[in-house]
Amino acid sequence: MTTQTLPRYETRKLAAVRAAASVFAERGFHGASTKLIAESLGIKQASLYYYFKSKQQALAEVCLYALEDYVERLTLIDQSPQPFAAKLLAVFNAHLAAYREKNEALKVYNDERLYLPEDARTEIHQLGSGYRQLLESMFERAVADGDLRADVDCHFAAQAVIGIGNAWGDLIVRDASMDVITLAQKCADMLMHGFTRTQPS
Amino acid sequence: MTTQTLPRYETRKLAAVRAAASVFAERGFHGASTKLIAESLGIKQASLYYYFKSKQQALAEVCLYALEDYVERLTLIDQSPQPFAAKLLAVFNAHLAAYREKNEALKVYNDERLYLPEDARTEIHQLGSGYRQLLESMFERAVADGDLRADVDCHFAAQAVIGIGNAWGDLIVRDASMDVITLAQKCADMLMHGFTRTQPS
DNA sequence: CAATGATTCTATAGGTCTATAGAATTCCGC
DNA sequence: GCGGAATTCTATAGACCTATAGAATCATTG
Repeated sequence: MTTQTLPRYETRKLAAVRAAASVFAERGFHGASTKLIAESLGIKQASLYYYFKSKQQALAEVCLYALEDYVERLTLIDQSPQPFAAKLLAVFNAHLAAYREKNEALKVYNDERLYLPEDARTEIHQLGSGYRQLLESMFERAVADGDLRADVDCHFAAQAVIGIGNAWGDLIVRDASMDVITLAQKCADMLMHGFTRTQPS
Repeated sequence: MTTQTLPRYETRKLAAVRAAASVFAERGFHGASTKLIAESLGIKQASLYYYFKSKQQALAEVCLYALEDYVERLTLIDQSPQPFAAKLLAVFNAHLAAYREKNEALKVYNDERLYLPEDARTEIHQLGSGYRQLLESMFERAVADGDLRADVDCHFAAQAVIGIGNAWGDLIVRDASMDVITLAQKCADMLMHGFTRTQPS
């Protein structure tokens, strides 16, 4: 069986991507050195080039790692038969949980993706755009169904969800004590009802 | 009069801070070189050290430049006799307008401040904290006055305002066509009333 | 127009970084 | 334990970067 060699490589490669994510997250793409990434993997600097063709490719792989499953999970939520309010809550839960799980890679995706080489940049940009568009269509359907006010700007709303999710994602990375579940509830509640005293009908 | 020499230096220094902001914003602190900053000023790399003791000090000055007037403007809004809803709108207007005016410096403050040297870091961190606390106290007063629901988490709310403002701030930088005024209205409306169909009483 | 201080210049030390080349080592089925 | 493939190593080229030192230029004032 040749199936022994592949898992070994892939395990190590995944560790390399995670190490790169960690170092990029802490010092930024340009501030990070391949030496540091290699050391955090326990190998020498040049050996890293066995796994990555270049430093920029390492960045691209970190970003892809951050986004994998991301669109899929949103699709699942979108297609589930819950009412909109529950879906929105699930979106925040998924978004914040992802930050808990892959906080370093997501931070890198958010902050460093503009340093990607052109080709990887467009590929990854499309993943991110897909996420936003899916979210936007969720809002549009909710408006059409009468779950939301008719005058809601769905593009604005989708962008706001992402913005709020990212803002809190950044914060919970530094404050491990925050409870993701209640935080997601507050976010969803804020977007649904706002802060005023009005009670939902 | 010796008053001729000072304005000259200060004009040039301000230009240096702006040039640093521009280059830091485009390439990040570590990705930016003093050579590029100097060139965008029209001088040679080493001449930059006439205005900055070090690259890190340049970063600190960019961050301070981004935040100057920031807390003051919020204080003015806070003390004005408007109802809370109008204040919140004014906060978003001020926040987004600041991004239009000093977008590069604010981007640098948001993304690169963690690379500040320790002493500047704490000083600038306090400015930012002051802004959040002032916002938080605005919310607390609104809750006490009955303008907002009693169960609003004011810490959460203040953080959300900043997060939303920054998220949109980043976006309007790349899309010059966005109208800051209507955007601010949408943000304020979202936070006050949410997206559901319920009409305010 | 000479003196003085402000501003910018050239040159460079000293360090770090990415990426390549090829040697050395480790792993694993047989 | 042998042989070939996989993995890691050493060494280094070549580039770039920050910061300092001291010379040169510019502007202003008397």
